[in-house]
Amino acid sequence: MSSYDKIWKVVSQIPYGRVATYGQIAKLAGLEGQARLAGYAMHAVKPDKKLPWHRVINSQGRISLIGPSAKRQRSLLEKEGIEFSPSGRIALKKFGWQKSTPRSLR
DNA sequence: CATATGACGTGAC
DNA sequence: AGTCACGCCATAT
Repeated sequence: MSSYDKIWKVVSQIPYGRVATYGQIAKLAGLEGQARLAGYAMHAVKPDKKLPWHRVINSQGRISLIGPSAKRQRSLLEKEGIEFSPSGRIALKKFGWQKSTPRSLR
């Protein structure tokens, strides 16, 4: 099992309407401190894999892609009810994936 | 086997 | 808020 598999496994667990950061993914996959790998793994995702790759963003609450792909990801997220600030950022406090369900959202 | 690369994170300035 | 440097290391070539 490659590191990518571990990462993908975690990504597949991100619930609808929530987002997770690369660092968070890496940590949950047992690869703490290797956020880059999480990102690289996303880049290597096969289109036919059923994976919510769009729910993974960087620690600043922004999409790490640029160009048309970024637009695609953004629309996918908005379709799930995730909001973007005028500066194109997502409020992780609100939409971040927390294992311990935050009372404020529940 | 040696290097380069990268959908990142964090801290310093 | 933006830039720079550095750490991290599995894959790719």
